[in-house]
Amino acid sequence: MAERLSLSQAPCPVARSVDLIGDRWLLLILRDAFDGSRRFSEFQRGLGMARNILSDRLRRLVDGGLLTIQPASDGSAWQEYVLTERGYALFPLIVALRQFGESELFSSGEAHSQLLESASGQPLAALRVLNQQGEEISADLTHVKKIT
Amino acid sequence: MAERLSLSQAPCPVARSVDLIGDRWLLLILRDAFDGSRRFSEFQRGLGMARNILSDRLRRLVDGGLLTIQPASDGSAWQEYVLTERGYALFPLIVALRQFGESELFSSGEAHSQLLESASGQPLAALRVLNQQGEEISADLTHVKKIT
DNA sequence: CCGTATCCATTCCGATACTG
DNA sequence: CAGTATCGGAATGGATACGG
Repeated sequence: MAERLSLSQAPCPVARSVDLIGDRWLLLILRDAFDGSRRFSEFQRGLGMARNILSDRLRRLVDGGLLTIQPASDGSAWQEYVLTERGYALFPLIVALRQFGESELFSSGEAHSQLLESASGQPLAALRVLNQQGEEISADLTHVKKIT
Repeated sequence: MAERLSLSQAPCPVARSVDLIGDRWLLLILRDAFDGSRRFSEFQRGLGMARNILSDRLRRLVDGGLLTIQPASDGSAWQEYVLTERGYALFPLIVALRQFGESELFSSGEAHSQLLESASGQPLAALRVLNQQGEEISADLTHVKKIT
């Protein structure tokens, strides 16, 4: 699979991001990490996934610099997986996934979990794509300038 | 694979989004769709992927309501795959992938393709997660309220 | 409790050949 | 050009057994 290497070296930032996190388990693990999960079994139970797969995905995330391993906060001899600064940089992406799901994949009135600002208890504002002047920009007002 | 069904019915919007687009090829196809690709071979050449896989992924995107099939704009008897309104709702997500890649996955000075506002030729503003008052919110000031 | 190792079934992927 | 059909190899996923 020459694929793996070529994507991670691609001149397109989307391709590199997809190479790093474009996998269903990785995205769900990251969601849980943002939601406060830190322990192996916490991820495992929350996601209901096989432990060998979880082990593999956690390693990928650590290797990719999105999670780091820390000694457990309780007395136990084990470790915890916590988001790095690079990991936190994925927050807008997770929010985008969440808001897309909320607005497009639930029928009206259907209940779903919600991301709230802790201080106010209110949901966040919808993400908006803005230009440098702070004006909202739709996709058709943009274009990709390829690297030559 | 009970997985497929359970995720698409999950009470978490992130899970449903991941179920729909949490795949490397799907995300890259969508990137190219936002970049103007419409024809089968356009996607195929741009991505260098096997045609049977592309066929499968395009079908998934059409079934998921993200793309729709239209008669070709030139005289040919073929069809084009264009983003639906639901597909356009993924714009912030694609932008998030791009900006994460730009800021985290390129060394400084390394060249990469860029998404520009067509009118001004300038890059877009960085996505920000805001509360209802328009104040920027970091991940640790939020929490997920689970559905009961 | 925290993982790793192994086994087996399923899926995915790329290459190729084929049809309209 | 725009796909579909098939085939073999690789990767993935779940279950389980095992060791720290």
